Amino acid sequence: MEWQFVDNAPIYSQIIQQMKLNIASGVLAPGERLRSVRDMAMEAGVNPNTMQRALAELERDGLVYSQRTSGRYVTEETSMIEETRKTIAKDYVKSFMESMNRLGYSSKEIADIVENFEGEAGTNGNLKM
Amino acid sequence: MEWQFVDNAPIYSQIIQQMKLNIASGVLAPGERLRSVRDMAMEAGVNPNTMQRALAELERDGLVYSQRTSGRYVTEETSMIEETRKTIAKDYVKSFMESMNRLGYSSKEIADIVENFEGEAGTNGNLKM
Amino acid sequence: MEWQFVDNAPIYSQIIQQMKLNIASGVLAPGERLRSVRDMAMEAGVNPNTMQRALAELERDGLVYSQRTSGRYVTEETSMIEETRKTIAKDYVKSFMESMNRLGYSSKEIADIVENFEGEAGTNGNLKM
Amino acid sequence: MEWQFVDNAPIYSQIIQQMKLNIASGVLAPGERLRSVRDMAMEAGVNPNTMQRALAELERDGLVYSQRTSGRYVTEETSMIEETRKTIAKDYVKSFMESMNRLGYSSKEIADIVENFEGEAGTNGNLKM
DNA sequence: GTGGTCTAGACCACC
DNA sequence: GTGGTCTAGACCACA
Repeated sequence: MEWQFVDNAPIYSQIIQQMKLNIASGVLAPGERLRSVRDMAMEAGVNPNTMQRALAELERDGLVYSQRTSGRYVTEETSMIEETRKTIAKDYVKSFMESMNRLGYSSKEIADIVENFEGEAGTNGNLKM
Repeated sequence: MEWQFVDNAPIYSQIIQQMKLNIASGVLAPGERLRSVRDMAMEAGVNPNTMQRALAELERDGLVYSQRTSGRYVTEETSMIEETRKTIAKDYVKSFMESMNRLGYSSKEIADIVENFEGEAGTNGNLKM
Repeated sequence: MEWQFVDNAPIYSQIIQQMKLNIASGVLAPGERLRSVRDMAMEAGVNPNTMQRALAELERDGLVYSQRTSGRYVTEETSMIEETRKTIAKDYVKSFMESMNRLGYSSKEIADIVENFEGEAGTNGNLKM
Repeated sequence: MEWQFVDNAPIYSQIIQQMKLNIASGVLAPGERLRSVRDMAMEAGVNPNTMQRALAELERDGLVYSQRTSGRYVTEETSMIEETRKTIAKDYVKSFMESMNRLGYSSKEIADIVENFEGEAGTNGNLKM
């Protein structure tokens, strides 16, 4: 797992965000065992307590669960994962629409642009706007 | 003008980005006179040289022009502004689509979601996804 | 017999309490032979002297009696057992009522709640209060 | 505020429990300002971080809220307080009923006893059981 | 001053 | 080894 922290936002909260994203997108599969707190902390270059705090919060949210002696696991309740996925997507959409609106694009125009978006193909140069 | 700088990225490039955005969105109107480099630098809390470098690059791009004696102005070539607006929008769209794809949403699904997006109205809580 | 010791309170008094409870609730039947002091001490993880002291006090109270050669037995006087049962229950009730009163429940309200208590059935979630 | 910790249970969780009780019973009034984390920690003889953790959890539960610079306050939403009160009471009732059942008292008998409970008056000696 | 975050390092229970 | 808790002490933003 790749870790990348910026400024301002608390590290533990960035960890939560990134793990949520990885779980929601399936990078971390349901039921998959996570590495130990200490390992992940070392990997991310943070204090084990910070990682522990983030994982505890994810556990409270139901996205991971821990088994006393064997480690932590991604939840197997796919409904919970699906909900997380939707929540993240909603945030993306909202933020995107606001940015586009600020640029003067109407919701109708945005819909057209998105509809005709052709992804990476053609170096994205032929996107009609 | 509000300034806000985040992480690692060079300050001057963040300044460029924000000014481009303000010009593209009309916060800075075509032909509008910019404040002096010194003033803007103070306002942004950066070194005047940094602000100077950013403005020079914007000038090279044609988004602002300077008149030796009276100061700097936002370009009046609306086609150039429009192009900037499209470029920024393209980046937004590309980044948005990639994020959504990463979350497992197909382009078709994204188009549906965007089409039915209703903005802030209704607390956005009932956005169907 | 399960042993469980908590905080500050002297171990021997906790032993007395638990044995009284077991006798009052019939876990230890009237006339039942108790295991040896040494065995019980080992089982409870306490010093034999501590267990001995507890048993001596129970004997003084009349809840157990010893026969020189064959060991200790739970009393067969059911009236004594019944009295112990009542005493423990009184303590429970008193402590319960005080806690509820402290929470602002009147004796009348408490009576209502207890009357309508339905135990574990229905996950106890719909207990009206 | 009086603090009292026993063994086994984590201190932060005991703090939470005691504060919940104090809020539910009105010892800490709605809207009342709490002492600073550092003060309460010193008062309770625990590390400020431990107290901080307990308060953060109470805040997540909505029983207290914090204002960045001025301190923490008991929630003013009495409905939330009332709910907490009911939850604690339910636990009391459940635990009480189980203990009494274990002693061989039927629910009917318990109801009778509670109904005729006369509180502290008369040294509680005349409680009919 | 307030709350909030982070680190470093310790100890515990469990198996 | 695992997760969980606790302490001690530091730093930050806010106003």
